[in-house]
Amino acid sequence: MVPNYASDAGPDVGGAWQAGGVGRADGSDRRVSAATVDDTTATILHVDMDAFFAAVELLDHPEARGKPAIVGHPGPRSVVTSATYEARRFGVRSAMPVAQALRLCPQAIILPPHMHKYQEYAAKVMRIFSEVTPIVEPLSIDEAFLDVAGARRLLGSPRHIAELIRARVFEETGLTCSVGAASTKFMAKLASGRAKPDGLLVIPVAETLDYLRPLPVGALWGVGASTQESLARLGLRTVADLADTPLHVLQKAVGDASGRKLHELANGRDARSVTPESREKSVGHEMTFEVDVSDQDRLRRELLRLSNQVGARLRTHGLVGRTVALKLRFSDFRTVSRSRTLGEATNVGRRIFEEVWQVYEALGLDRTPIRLIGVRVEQLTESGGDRLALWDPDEEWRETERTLDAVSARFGRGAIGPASLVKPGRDADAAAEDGRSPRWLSD
DNA sequence: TCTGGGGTCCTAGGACCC
DNA sequence: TCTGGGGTCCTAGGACCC
Repeated sequence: MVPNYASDAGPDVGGAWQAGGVGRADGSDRRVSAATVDDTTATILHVDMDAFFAAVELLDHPEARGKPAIVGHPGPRSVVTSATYEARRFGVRSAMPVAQALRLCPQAIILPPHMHKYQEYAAKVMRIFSEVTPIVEPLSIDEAFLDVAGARRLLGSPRHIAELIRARVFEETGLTCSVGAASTKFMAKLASGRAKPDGLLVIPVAETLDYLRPLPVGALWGVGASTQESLARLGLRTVADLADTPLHVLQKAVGDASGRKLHELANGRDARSVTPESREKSVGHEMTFEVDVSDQDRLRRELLRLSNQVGARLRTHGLVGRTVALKLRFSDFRTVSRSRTLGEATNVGRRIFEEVWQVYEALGLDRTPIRLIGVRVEQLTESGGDRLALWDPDEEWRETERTLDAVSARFGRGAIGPASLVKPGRDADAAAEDGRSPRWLSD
């Protein structure tokens, strides 16, 4: 049996924001867990914003509220970044090509993304979390794990803390979130997913297996289409199937590490703790061309731009990296990567560019059309040097200009020039969002 | 239907060292 | 002499997540 603790109205909090009518479209049915559930062991919360990017956009586009809306870059190759629940009802999903989404839902409103706005809202909600407990582990821009075991004496039960968070997030941002509470990270995340949208679900430790076992294997963290297929070949379709399969059989099918993890999760075990600090392990940028590119100058310019972006980000984070990686995707979607480990770590765009360009040339691709190029720097350590207080996009572009001069000197004058910095077909707003100085756009 | 951009983690093979 | 094993680093590719 699968218990369902999601029930009707929350009795103790939220009257004010509920009356605001901004939650569900009709202002009703805010789902919260029943007060009778034993939540004393459910001290890990997973908080996940509902349709985050789309929800932020709707704050500025009230006319789109209650209608299917999609956030995605304009352009022929764009995919759905986020979709409102109204759009999801038509089958629209994240990562789906926008063209396909529009076939499913022709009346959908397309909204271009504004990353800086999402970052601002994300910072607001993360601040709320950190005022509840210092043990906050962000998982992505719009979700985090919270360990609230130590906050119980001050703030009450996990369920109560979760309601507190939901109320504050809504009051202070106008956005709704869903919260899962459980005794492990994985179960908390599972719970928040089941509570969506705008809900709260507590899964007490005693109910863990009842909850898990009937679910399809795809519900487990780390089981995607490919793993699902491998498991299906063994006749393993539910979490219960996995839980009852000997470890070594699973490991043979999906590898040592994945097998072990799956077996643990399927049996309701997840020893990972909520760990606040974690340093980024790599920094990269990549871009897909609107039309495949075979022009060497164009590719060189884009690699230089990406290298400088990566270098600038490393510097603002006070990091240097020792491995530089180039990524290419061809017209047939085949993807290759080449990396090179340097003798010394760097965060200089020029240096990164020199490596990736050498690596690119070594591939001897001649004029093979390229769909995507990317630059990534790995093996990061702290630079120890002065850390830039602020990232200055103008400075980044001055550096690009300086480097272009140097490159022109080496590869021949006129091959590249400032005017060619501008990617055709982009408008001023989109370019400005990339941190690009608008003065380039008149060329 | 024709596939983004930001990442993390795992595997496997080869080099190299002891 | 013609054959071991462990550890670490590097590289390429792939699965997965949001």
